[in-house]
Amino acid sequence: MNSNRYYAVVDCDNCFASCERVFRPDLVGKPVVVLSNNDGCVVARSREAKQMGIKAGTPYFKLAQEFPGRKIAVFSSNYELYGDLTGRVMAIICRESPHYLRYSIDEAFVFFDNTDGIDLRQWGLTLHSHIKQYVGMPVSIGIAPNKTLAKMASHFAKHYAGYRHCCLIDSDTKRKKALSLFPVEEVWGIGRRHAAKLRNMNITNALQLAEQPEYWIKSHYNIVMQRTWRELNGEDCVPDEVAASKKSICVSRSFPDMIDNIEQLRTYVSNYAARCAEKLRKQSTAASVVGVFLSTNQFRDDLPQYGNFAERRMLTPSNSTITIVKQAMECLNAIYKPGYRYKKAGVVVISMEPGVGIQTNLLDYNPEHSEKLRRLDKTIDKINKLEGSETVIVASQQYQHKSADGKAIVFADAIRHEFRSPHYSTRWTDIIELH
DNA sequence: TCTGGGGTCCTAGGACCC
DNA sequence: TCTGGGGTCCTAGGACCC
Repeated sequence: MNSNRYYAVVDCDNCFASCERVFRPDLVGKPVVVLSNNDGCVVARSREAKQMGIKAGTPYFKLAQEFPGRKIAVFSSNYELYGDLTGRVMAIICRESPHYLRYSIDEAFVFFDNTDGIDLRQWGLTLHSHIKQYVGMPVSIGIAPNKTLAKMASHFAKHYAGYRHCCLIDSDTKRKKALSLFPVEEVWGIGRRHAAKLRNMNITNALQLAEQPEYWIKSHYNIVMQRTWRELNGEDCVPDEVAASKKSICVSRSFPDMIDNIEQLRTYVSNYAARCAEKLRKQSTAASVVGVFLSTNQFRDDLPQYGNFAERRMLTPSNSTITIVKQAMECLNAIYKPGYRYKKAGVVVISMEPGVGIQTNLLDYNPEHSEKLRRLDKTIDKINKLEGSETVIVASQQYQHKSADGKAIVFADAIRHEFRSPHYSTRWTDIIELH
């Protein structure tokens, strides 16, 4: 372990719950949970909520049953807020790091190719205090000669106050000590299945795993596990992820209610397809295959179940909202069966190519039309960015029908979010006023 | 009444080709 | 009685991550 290359993991503590607390300091020290889309189940918990025994994935309706009389602050997800605050965290990391890669919404890797003259622990302590000061987000920082050990170090930074939010593993002694205290299921790259198998063989901490002979790992597991094993032993071998554009994009949601008519399904699926097209344009790619899946409510044993998937291949790859929505509608028509009550649908786009200089097909080539669509999408994106998403949509994204008393009801892509906090930092109307 | 969403990589087996 | 062998591509399923 005398490597000169080091990695730091910077991880927001209980990210979504912490975001909610930034503008609600009265909730510091209290149990806070954040719910998934449609207020379905718990996806994030503050430390206090975890200590109470609230499990990730607990359906919201069970919360009151399982914790009667307990005060729990509940929030619907507010991705606009989380995206903005974590973006600010990333901006500070970027400013104070030689080279970094955002790994997820709440996490980044920092790469040190040469640590000569750098006091790594001091660097981490400073970064932590800056993020706390400028954004109000608590983070944990783990630093080690490879990513697996850095992730482990960040756990220690998070759970032991003595580290003051930054844990550095820079010697074999520290590495082994940490491994021996670290449950095997917490190791990065070891999921539920592998952990259960290891526990059955009486391997319960990371040190026991690291001390198995390599041939044993190879014979019982795969190459991924072998890399993890090597990293636990101090080698640096998990490849750096390149920030490549996505190979597939998927937008899917459960509906707030069950749906039994195709008109309403069209509205939802159009919205998901339009989101896919936007995402494609954002990363400058185009897709040649559009797919749609549809399913009934799998939790309702008492109802007939049905699910299906269909896809369409286009002659020319596209990222135009109109084209993608049109393809998705054809897929939906192909799999929709009347007589079922549907609960979930999704749109996926695959087989992507760079969006500029798209390979056109001789049979499908209509440069004038393509250029029109391209300009249209560009304009729509611009307006929606300025005026708020979904200011301009295609007609099928909205569904109008008459209620019993003859009033017109306009139905768009509804998501339940009963407990959503304001968009404090991204909308003028939601800005906090001080008196 | 109410049960999330979006990705990646690896492997084994089948189809197909020469 | 006795099956060729080697390569590629695609797909489905499993496992993992956040």
